[in-house]
Amino acid sequence: MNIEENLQQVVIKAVSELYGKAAVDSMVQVQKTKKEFEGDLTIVVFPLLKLSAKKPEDTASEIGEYIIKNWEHAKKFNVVKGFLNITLKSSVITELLLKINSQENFGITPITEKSKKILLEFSSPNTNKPLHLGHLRNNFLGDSISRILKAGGNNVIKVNLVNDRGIHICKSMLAWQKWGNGETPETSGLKGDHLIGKYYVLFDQHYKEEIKNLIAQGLTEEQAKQQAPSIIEAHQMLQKWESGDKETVALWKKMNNWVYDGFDVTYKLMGISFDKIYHESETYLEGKSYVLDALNKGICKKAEDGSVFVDLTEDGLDQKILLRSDGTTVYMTQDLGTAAMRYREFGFDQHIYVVGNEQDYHFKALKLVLKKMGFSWSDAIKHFSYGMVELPNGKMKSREGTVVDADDLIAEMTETARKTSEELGKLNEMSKEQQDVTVSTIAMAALKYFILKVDPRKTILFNPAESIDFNGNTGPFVLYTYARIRSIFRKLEEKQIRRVTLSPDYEQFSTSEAELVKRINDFPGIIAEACNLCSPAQIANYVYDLCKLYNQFYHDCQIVGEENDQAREFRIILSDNTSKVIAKCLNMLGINVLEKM
RNA sequence: GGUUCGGUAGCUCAGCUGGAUAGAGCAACAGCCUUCUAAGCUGUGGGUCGAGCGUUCGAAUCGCUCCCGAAUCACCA
Repeated sequence: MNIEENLQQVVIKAVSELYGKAAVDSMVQVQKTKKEFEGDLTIVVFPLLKLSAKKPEDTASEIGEYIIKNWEHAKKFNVVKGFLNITLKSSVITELLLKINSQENFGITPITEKSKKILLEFSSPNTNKPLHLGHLRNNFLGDSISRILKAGGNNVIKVNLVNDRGIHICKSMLAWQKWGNGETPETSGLKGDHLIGKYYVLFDQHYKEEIKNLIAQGLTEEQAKQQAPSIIEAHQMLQKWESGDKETVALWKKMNNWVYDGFDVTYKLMGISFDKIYHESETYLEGKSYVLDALNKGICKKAEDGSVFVDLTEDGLDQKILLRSDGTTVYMTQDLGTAAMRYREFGFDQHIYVVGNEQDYHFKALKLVLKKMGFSWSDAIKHFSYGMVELPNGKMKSREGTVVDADDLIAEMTETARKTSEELGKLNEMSKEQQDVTVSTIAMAALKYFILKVDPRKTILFNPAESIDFNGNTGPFVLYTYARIRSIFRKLEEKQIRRVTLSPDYEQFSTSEAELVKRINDFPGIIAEACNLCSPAQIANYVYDLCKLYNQFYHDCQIVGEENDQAREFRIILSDNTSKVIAKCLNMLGINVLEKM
């Protein structure tokens, strides 16, 4: 039982003894005392007034008296209106500090037999274009969630489903065949994914031109889109690919490999890896058998034109096509098959998809269809839906080249980090290698934090004209705070201060100092709390609060180095806890820590 | 039109299982580098929490109705 619950029971007992009435758990709210008031824990007495039949102040005072007499952890209390503020004995905090210091992984739940097995799908890129800012959000969220779930004691399996087939990749292939002159990543000096992306854009330009010409010749836009020579060729190529044409498949393989090489570089920069990578080309046929089976059972129906659909109208959705009239599979069919395949393989307790909110409908339908088909694990399907990243002039479109490219952005951030670091003289006395690591860590921290700190559900508006900040509520600020804390410990060693006092004694400090100390002590529970959160944004904002607090605190704090100067030593101990918490939280977010900055 | 999700300071965002005076950063202004690191700290100004009604001792938070924005309702993925 934690201390809050413990206090709650004491209050219930107090009400029963003082007023002879039984209070319910929900009537006794114990919360952390707001920082502008004295105390550690606060009880809101308003709900208890009905039982006491007295004024709020009187009720609070009486309960306060009772707590001091009957609860070992309470030191004193004060009453502000209907709020009863309890100050804890310092020994309680000492115990907590000792516990944190003695446990290497305080707050982190280890993986055991009972751990939930969670399959987490994220990233899932297409192979016809390089990654852009929208993909970064997906990757950062996915990676961060995997770490948070792991910290919560779950057995997490990270998977990536690469969309490596379809008309889009044929477009790039076709454009490359026509206008590429055998260009390769080596000859062009371009990263593989960027090279392919270039031809994807090129295809679209020609295609658009053809449509324009056809419309000028009197066709409707609809007709023009279907009859343009480029698109007809692309469809022919897709059919060739599906029938296993050797040349086409060889070209497809070659070009996809270029893309994978390019992606690998970007994943490495981001510090992201997967336990298993699926390719749609290997999974897309799997779902078809389930659909046909369901058709036999009458769960699915066949339309007049031969297409197969499932009726979801009674669940508030529409009729959903599962097989085209020509018998080929659609997105939903593939996802059905992939999910079933994964369940066979892993037997997950939960399957989370990190996918944009534009697919909310799809996942709602996926879950329903699985249920209708009788899969017992359909409830294990969860869609972690996040908002889009938009530019001032609207959505990003790869085809039209209106994207913020992931590699470019990372390079830009790294350049800014280097310039700023040099100006501040932070890179002096560092080897070239150290400099590179430092600069790239700071750049990625800025980028990751920038994305992760906002509520995943919200649309992010990114203005490329305004560069991502390195000051204020940012990744570099958090890193900076952590590095400073570590630096204090280095200094401690230098000055050979060994004896340290674990117990904070509030009496030693002026009120404002004691307040700061108390605030900082509130935070070690953050890790335990963080593990139960599934939103990196909440952790990011938590950890920012902590760092802010620390920085305020540190400005009054000095290392003097006198052996018997207990007050200063005490402050230093707080810092160590702070640094542990920050490091763990940063790790959950997927941000590397720096000892020096 | 149906469904889902958003609307909090000039800008970017926290806060939302109901609690005390709604908080940060950026931008503006005024201070602070002899201590461990100024990517920092302190202070000032800045708000009808989209609007209204309701529930409650108490509403940014819960409910209903409107207004605005986004996504989706494909034989695309």
